[in-house]
Amino acid sequence: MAKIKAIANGSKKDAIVKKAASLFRQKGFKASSMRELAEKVGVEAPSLYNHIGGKSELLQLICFNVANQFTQHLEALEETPQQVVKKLELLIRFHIKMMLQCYDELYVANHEWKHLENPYLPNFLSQRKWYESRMVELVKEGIKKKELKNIQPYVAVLTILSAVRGLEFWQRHKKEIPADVLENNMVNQLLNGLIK
Amino acid sequence: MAKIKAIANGSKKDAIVKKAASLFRQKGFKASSMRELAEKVGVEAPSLYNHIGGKSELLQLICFNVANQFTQHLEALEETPQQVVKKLELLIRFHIKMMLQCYDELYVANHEWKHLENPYLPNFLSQRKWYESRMVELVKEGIKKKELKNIQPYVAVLTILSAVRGLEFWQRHKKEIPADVLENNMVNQLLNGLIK
DNA sequence: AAGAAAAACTAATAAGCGTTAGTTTTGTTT
DNA sequence: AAACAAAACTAACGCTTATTAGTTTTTCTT
Repeated sequence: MAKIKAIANGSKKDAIVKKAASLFRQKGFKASSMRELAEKVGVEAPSLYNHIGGKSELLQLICFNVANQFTQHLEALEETPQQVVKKLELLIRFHIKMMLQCYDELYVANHEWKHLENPYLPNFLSQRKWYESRMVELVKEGIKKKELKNIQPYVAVLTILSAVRGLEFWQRHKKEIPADVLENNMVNQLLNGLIK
Repeated sequence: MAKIKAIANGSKKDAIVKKAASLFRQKGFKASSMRELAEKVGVEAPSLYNHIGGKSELLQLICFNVANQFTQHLEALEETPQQVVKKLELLIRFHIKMMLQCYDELYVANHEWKHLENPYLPNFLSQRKWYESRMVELVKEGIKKKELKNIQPYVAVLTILSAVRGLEFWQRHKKEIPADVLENNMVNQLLNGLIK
């Protein structure tokens, strides 16, 4: 019947993964069926297996692609010779940018990683843990250098990560609140606070 | 075989709902089977249907019990004659308290509401929307009264709600960071900011 | 144009799902 | 003790699932 269209700058496999991310976000991984995915792709379900290994591989590709992008960004950021506060600002802005560019993938990585199989699940979790712990070190450095208040570093990291993660909700209000306004408000609130 | 033990101050049905919340949190709603739930309860799967209507009813009970508690708390809070900043502080502390008292239920309500059926899904969403909009009004009031900076109210609400929602992650670190330390740090960061 | 490889199809399988029917056991009331 | 209700059980149904096997069509290469 129909044929799978390769995505711009990508293989047919990439096109399937992209559709999978969209489907998994809408319905959740377990509630998404390969038949449903096939329909979105415009093909019968078994035809997908000419391009991909299986359902679980799709989830792996989505989750680790996201995780690797964040890991890379943080590694690069650590190398730069900037103030801690500036680094935190850039980090927040990167999260917002990612949320704009690959909302589906980010959402799936954040919500559906539970359904990764071994050894991917523990690998994913340890990558997240690494990211967290690097941020904690960053905040500790900021406290040491008197850039930041003397707060619990882990609580600060938790708050920042949770807040940027919650940007999912903002997708609905994209039109009312432009990205740059959001960025500036969020950076200000998290770093400068809310009280006058 | 075994019998279902009623929970303290609750029916057998309540006991099943509690176990369901724990299971749904660990595995997700769709990935949880009634046979698995039955095993946790200590009974064969069909026996559950002597006490509950079905799988979807369990999700409804969990989600709306949580939603109603938050709704009630906010309604009561609005009546009190306090400063806006104080109200926001109490709101954050309430979220932390809830996270301690009913982690499973809160997690399920936050992550699995997608799988609610009609008309429960739209009802749940509108209840959440109401909560959000009341908070926005609260922040607007705070800005008007010069208690808060002149930020986008919705962004502030988004940030607060996301941050408290992210308390899920903190469950793992409960022992290292006591609840009251977390509360104070979080309130301070969200309201006063991070920068010295 | 011929042959090969890629990618679509149809049909089918085995497993797991929520749930129902019907029966037996348990516990309570008279 | 007899009768009744509550709650457990076994067996099974109908449906959906991811995936495989085998076949046909399409596309690319020579």
